[in-house]
Amino acid sequence: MINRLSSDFFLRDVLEVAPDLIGKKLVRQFQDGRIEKYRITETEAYRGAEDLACHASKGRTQRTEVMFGEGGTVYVYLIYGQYWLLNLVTGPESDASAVLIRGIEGFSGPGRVGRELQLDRSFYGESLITSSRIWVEDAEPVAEIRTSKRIGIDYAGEWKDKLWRFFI
DNA sequence: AAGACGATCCTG
DNA sequence: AGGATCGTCTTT
Repeated sequence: MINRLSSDFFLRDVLEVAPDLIGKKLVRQFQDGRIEKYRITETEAYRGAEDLACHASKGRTQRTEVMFGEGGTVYVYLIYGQYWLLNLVTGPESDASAVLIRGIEGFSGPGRVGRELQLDRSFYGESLITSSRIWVEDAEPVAEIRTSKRIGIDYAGEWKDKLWRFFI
């Protein structure tokens, strides 16, 4: 039975969505029609324009635009010239928050996730609600979710110490 | 038009 | 510890 998460799931505070995504199935249909379902094992919350670790804190630009829109879409960006990182936009319009998918079962690290899923710039703004190539399906909740500080954002002042990384 | 740098990963 | 590699944003 198909149980794709609907927009209600994403239209909540990123601090609720990020831990709730742990254990859910990230589904990808590749160009050859092959469908793979990956259990999400690690996420990070980036919470709006005030969060100095969130790209949206740099303002509304062509790059960050999608985060300012309604939740339920994909925000991808290229880092270090090589890795497409996958983020799921959350919250209502103008709440510029998103969840970074840092790990899926068998693939640890956001760069590896993007490589496995064969992401590219064409995924920018893709709807998780209607897309036929990427979406999220419900799954059994995970009993124990661990937290820690977010990775690689030491520049973010007081925001760097928030325990907004969630993992199994 | 040019320069700095990043929510990373791999190699040595 | 350092290099790869390029889009985005800032500064000229």
